[in-house]
Amino acid sequence: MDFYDELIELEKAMIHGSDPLQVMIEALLKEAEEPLTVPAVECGFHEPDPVTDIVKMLQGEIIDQPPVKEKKRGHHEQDPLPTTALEQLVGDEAEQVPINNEWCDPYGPDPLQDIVKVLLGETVHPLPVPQCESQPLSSPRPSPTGPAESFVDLQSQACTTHLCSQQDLHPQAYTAHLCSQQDLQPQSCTAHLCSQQDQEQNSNVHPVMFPHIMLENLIPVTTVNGEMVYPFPLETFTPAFLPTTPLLNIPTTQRGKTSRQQHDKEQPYIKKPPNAFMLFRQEQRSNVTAELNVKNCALVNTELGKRWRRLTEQKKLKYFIEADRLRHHHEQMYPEWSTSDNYGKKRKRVRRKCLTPMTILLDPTA
DNA sequence: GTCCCTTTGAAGACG
DNA sequence: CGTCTTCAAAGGGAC
Repeated sequence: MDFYDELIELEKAMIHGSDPLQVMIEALLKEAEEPLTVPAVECGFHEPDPVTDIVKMLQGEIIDQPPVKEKKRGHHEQDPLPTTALEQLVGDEAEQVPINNEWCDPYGPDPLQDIVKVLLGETVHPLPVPQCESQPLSSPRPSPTGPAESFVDLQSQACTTHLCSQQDLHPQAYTAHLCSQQDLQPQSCTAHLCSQQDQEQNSNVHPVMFPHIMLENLIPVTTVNGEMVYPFPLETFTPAFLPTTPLLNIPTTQRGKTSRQQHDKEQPYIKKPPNAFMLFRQEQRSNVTAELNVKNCALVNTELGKRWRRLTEQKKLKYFIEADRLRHHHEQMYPEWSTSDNYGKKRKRVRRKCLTPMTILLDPTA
């Protein structure tokens, strides 16, 4: 099931009153039966989760910047790191945008919204406490006061596989909630619970939210209460947003036999991660194609560009966040890669100006 | 078979 | 530092 199929299924579910979360879970389980395109051990999950950093920024915390990556040919390194567009955007939104149901997602509930609500102390889906059949944590921590109080007691339910569905809560939000109580990174926290669950329930069933994870293939990052804590791949957070084509690929223009390819044969072609607009385009292209009833990509992209510019900064935010996450993921997977590595691997071409009567009038030689 | 078109954003190159 | 160039996607059309 590809990205667009998932969207269609989710929309159908919402139209027919089904639980979208359950649909997502079923899709993930189905996806788990298919072979992985990216091995879990290569997913760069030892780094802090960028979503967590974004939430911290929303709260006004100072984020520890990762070490500056030494670029191969770059000469613009500065210390400290310059503020990125995303950071500026998030910073602005944090001051101006109230947290409400429509926040930053024009197409439906956003998991990040739940995370922000949790950390800002708002109540998220205050559903009845699920009845947990399993054992409490071996060394339970006292429940902190503040934001997490709107949630059910962690100790009574931390080891079940169905917490998220029972609470009608997105996995991200639930993970953030647990992490706020356990002082862990989301990846570590959730995988920790997975390992606990395996031990306590003596079950081989991994949580429905992480069908890709095989703990025996992971490297523990730390220990909590004497137990190994495992990371898990970033990609399991929002699989629907992953590129539809693998990052490691041969582009269309590289598929013929050329001398350049012979030279590049030893160096696998690593594609650039998509930017925010590319994610938006990927999501909306089929809609626009259907609406305009054209398949001409140039026309479709022109329309997508117009729609992108009409989007509010709030609605663009989720695309910037996802692009930032994918870029971060890409950096972990290919730390030595630079955008300039791909320079010249597509045919160099002269960018032509759009010939309109005005441009011709201004520059007849164009 | 290969390249162009068309869009935005990120990042490197360059003066 | 500001500007320019390249590349991410994608599929019809031109050559």
